[in-house]
Amino acid sequence: MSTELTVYNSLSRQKEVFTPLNAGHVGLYVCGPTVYNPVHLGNCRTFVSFDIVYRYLLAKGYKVRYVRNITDVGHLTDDGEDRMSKGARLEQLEPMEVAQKFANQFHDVMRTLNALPPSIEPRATGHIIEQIELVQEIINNGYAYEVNGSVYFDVAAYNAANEDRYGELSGRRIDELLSESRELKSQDEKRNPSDFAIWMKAHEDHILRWNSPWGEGFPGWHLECSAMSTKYLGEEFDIHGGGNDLKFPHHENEIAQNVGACRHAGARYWIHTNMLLMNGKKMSKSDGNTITPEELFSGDSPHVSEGYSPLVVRFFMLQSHYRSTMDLSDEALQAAKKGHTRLMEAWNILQDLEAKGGGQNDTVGKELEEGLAAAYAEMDDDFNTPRALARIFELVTRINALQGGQLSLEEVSPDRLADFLTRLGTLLFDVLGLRNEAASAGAEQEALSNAMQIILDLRQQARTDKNWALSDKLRDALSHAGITVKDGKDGATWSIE
RNA sequence: GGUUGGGUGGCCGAGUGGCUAGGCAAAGGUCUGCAAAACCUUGUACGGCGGUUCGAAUCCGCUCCCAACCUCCA
Repeated sequence: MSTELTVYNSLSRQKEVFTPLNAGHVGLYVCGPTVYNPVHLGNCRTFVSFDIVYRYLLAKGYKVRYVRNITDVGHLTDDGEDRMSKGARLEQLEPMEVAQKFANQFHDVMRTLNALPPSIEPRATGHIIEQIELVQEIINNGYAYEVNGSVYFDVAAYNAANEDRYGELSGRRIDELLSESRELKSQDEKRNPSDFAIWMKAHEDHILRWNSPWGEGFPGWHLECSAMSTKYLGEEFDIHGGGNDLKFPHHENEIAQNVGACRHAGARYWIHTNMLLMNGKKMSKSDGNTITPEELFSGDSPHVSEGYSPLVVRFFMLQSHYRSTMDLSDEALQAAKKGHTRLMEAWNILQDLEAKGGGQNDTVGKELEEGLAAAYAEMDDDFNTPRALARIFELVTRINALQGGQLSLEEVSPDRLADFLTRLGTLLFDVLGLRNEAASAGAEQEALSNAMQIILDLRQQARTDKNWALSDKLRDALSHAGITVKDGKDGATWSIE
């Protein structure tokens, strides 16, 4: 059983059946971070969301080219300072050192969260020539003008020639934007307030600068994504993603640049992720309502009672839909941690189940198969990970019941169970990107496992002798050592807290 | 002020015009030497006010609140 993948397209504001431009292939572009400071946890959520998109498309059998850029020039602060230069000034480093440092840190965090690396990770500074060429094309087409060494995109001219399409993504109306004719600093060169710089003249103290037909300068913030998506995915491609906060002006301007340069809007499907909140409010450094990924993992923060495994954090993120805001709190993380443990333990239990059914005796096996198909169907519905997890937890209950004897293994055929095991594993680990941490065995793990078996055998002997004092002592001591013993029908099992 | 998206049970979080989301927590039961785990059962929910409808938490209007972005003010 297979359903069609539907995707919520920000452009149309509704779910659409996903049909790639070239059958079997998907071009996916995601706006990556501006690497001037440590990666924000909210960014992590966005990139985990797109990791799911990427993984699920792969699981559907598509050949995916996943491009996620690194912005290392042109993104200015409110004061007009380049974010990279600001980072360099604060850290007393060369701007490219800053970019490298925080790109490395970003990669470390994403790897820890078990996110797959993109196929191509281009940098804005590595594509200055492409960006200059793009500016030139836009000028040639009459949608940009040069003033004193800077080049501005002419939104009014663009709109006049393109049926007022500026604002199609964000819902903003150009006349509203135009009427807000308040003059901002260094905007006096613009013909209209809604015009935006695609190339900026570099002043004497500006470090990041390149030669161009318009003098020494640097590319505007939105330009790099237009240039790089076009270069690696073509003038028209399938999916463009990014955080909700980038919808305007960043993505709106990107579309305008693409259309302005080559008449194609770039992406056919736009996917936007929603924001991560903490304790019901936005994360903000100024009022202390913030936590870094590292602090979350280590527990070194007043906002959490303990450190959380990155895989628990990932699981936590998957419990909400990518288009909803998600509220991070210690209580919610505690719940996620327990749910994650329950899920992984069920997976471990499943490995040891022996199906004894066959022929007509396969009712439970059928239920397992149907439940799993339902979970996959939820993924087809706009990558609905929380619903997929809900279906999976219903399967967890069945797996536990099979082990506990409430459901009979006589009602599961071996073939069905083997298939179920494979497909569930694919969903959990390949698609959702979870990882069974306890099972990542090495020689030490092997030795520990053997030693535990010896201890459990001794304890079993004590229990057989009704020596409760000794058996409880062993259990308590192990508990203090971080190992939980659980007595079952077929002997005891153990797990690390 | 504008644009967009939200307000769901103790917490998190799906969803939908009538059919149990799920996780965590809580209560009762089964199992167990005890405990834990597991399994079974259970509960007050859809911000407020109107309207449409046989029926709305789900559609419409108004209002309050939250978030992102833009803008304004400072």
